[in-house]
Amino acid sequence: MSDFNDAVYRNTFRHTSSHILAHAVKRLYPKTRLAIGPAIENGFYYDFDRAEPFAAEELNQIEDEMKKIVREHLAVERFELPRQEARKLMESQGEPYKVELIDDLPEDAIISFYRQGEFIDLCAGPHLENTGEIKAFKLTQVAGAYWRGNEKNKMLQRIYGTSFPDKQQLKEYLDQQEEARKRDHNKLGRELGFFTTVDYIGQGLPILLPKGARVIQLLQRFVEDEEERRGYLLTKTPFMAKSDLYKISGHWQHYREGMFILGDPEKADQEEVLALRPMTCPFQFQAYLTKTRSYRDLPIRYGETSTLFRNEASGEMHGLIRIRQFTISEGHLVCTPDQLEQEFRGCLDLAQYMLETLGLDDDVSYRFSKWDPADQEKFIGSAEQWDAVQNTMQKILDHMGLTYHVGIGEAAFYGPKLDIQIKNVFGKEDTLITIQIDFQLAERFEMEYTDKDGQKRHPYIIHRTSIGCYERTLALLIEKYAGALPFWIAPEQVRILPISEKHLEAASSLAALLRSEGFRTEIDSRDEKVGKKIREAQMDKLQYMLVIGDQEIEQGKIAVRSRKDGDLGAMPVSELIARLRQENDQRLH
RNA sequence: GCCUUUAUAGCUCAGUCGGUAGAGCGCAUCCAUGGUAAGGAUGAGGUCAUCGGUUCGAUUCCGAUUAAAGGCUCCA
Repeated sequence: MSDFNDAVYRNTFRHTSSHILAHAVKRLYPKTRLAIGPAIENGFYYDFDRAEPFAAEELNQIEDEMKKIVREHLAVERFELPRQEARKLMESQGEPYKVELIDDLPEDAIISFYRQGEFIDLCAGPHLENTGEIKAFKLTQVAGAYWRGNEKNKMLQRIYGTSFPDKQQLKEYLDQQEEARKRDHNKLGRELGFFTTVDYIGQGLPILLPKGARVIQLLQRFVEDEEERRGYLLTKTPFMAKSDLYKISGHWQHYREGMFILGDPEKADQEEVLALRPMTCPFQFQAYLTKTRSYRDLPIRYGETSTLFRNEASGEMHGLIRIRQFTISEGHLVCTPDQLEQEFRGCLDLAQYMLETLGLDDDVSYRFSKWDPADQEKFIGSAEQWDAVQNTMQKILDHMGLTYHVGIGEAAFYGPKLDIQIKNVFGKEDTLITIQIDFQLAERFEMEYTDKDGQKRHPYIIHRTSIGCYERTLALLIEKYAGALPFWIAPEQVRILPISEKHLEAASSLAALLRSEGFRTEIDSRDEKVGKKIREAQMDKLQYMLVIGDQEIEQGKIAVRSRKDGDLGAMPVSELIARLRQENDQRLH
C-alpha cells in the first residue's frame, strides 16, 4: 500500500505533508489562521490567513521547522467529535475558517480531526500514520488565493510545496521542472526571437517578430487552404461595430466586461458608441442575412482569419497564451437540424486533422462544456432549450465514441461547447480548439431558411475554430518542440555557414537558389569559425545547416548537417533540394 | 481585478550601508584563421522602467504608475 505511483497513496502522502506545513507555520507564527490544505497534482498547498506576507527567508524557516516535525516521528491520529464539540474545539483554537467549514458540512456528516503532537486539524483524511514518513519535501512558492475560490472573499496566502518518499525522487522532480522552464514558450519564444513585449504598448499585446509572424503566416495559409478544400466560404468582416449589433447578439448584456468600448455608453443617445469585436459571430451572420435562404442552400460554411479583442483583467495575461488581441481561425456553419450531426463531425474531423498535422493530437483531452442552471447572469435561453441542445450534443459525441469529461458552467453564453483542451509545459490546461452548438443567436438575428414544406425556420449554427487562435497555437508548438519546429513550419529552414569570407559569394548564390525553390534560407556571414556557427545554429534550434568551403565548391557539393540525423556528409545540390522538398511535404510530422 | 515577487547595456546578471555604474556574452573595427561547441586586441552602447517625495545630493530610501514572473478569479 506504500506504492508512490498509486494515486491514493500519493495523495495521502502529500496531504500529510500539507499538515506538517500547517503544523510548522502554527509553531512559528501561532496567530496565523488555517484555511484548507489539500494534495494537488504535483504536491500540496495550505492556505493561511496572516497579516504579513510570507517572505522567502521565512519559507526556509518553515521548511526547517517541518524537518523537525518529521524527525520527531509524531504519530498521526484520527478522532471524531459531534458538531457542537467540534465547533468548540476549533473556536478555542481561534480558527474561524474551520468553524465555517464545520457549519457547512451536511447534517449527517462525520466530523473528524487529525492530531500530530500538539497540532490538531479538522480533516476528513486519510493520512499517513507517522510524520516521519515524509522523507523529502520542498516549499516551492507563495501565492495569493481567495478563501473558497471566490473573488469576493478574503485573499489568503497559499504556500505550495511538493514531497516525495526519498530525496532522489524530489531531485528528479525539481530537475524536471527546471527542464520544463527551458521549454516555456514565454522564455524560449522571446530568446529565439518569436515575439517580444513593450511596456508602453501594454499588457497582452505582444509584438510578433519576423520568426513568429512567419510561423503564423504559414499556419494561416495552411488552414485557409484546407478550409477551402472542405467547402468553406471566406469572409472579411470589420474589427468593430456599433453597440447596436452587440445588443442583438447579447454580448452587450453578457460579455460587456470583456469588450473594448469606444465612446461613452452613458451618452449613447448623443454620440456613436462602438466596440471592438470580441467574437466574429454577429459579423459573419450578416453574410448569411444578405438574401433569403432555402434549405437547398444549407449547409453554409463560413470561415475567417479573424482578429479579436478581449479586455482581459490585468492579471490574466500570460505570454502568447492569454492576450488581449489575437487572431483565430474562426468559422460559423449554418445548417438544418438534420445536418447538425454531420457538420459537427466535419468540424471535429478538421480540428483533429490540424492537431495531427501539428503533432499535438496525443496531448489533448476533450471537454463537454455545459451551462450552469444556477448562473442566470451568464447564460441566455430557457432550461428546456439548454436541455434539448445538450442532449443533442451528447448524442453526437456518444455516436462518435469520443472520450470526454464534462465541465459545468463552461459553456458559451449562447450554447454548449466541445472544447479540445491542451496542457502546457507546466501541466496547466487551456482550451486550444472549441466547437459550439448555438440554438439561440439565429433567432435573435432573424436568420431563417425556407424548409421543404415552405415554412420559415431558424437554422442551427455551429461556432468553431479549426486550429484555435494562432498565437496560442504558436506558444504550444514552441513548448512541444522545445523551439525546434517541424521543418515545414520552421521560420528559418536552412542556414548556410560559409567556412570563411571568401566563400560568401558561393553561399549567396546557393541561398538564392534555395529561396527560389521556396526554402526559407539564411546565411551566417560572420567571420567566425565554423564550429561556432554550428553551435549557434543548434542553439537557434535549426533543422538544417549547410557548410560551404573550397572542397564543396570544387566538388560541386554541399556539406549537410541536420538536427535530426546529424552529419550527412557532402551531397550534390540537386540531392539536397530533393531531400528538403520531401521533408517539406511531410507535414504530418 | 486580487496576492506575492521583480525592473541596472541587445541578453544573463553584479554593484553602490545615498556621492550619477561594472562583468560575461552579443555588436562594430582591426589582426589572426578557412573545417564541426567559444582565437586575439580595441571600441561603441546605460536619464540604472516612468513620475513624484525625502535629502545638500537618489540608480540606491519612500510613494504612485507602467510592465514582467508565479498564483487566485476569469477565459480562446
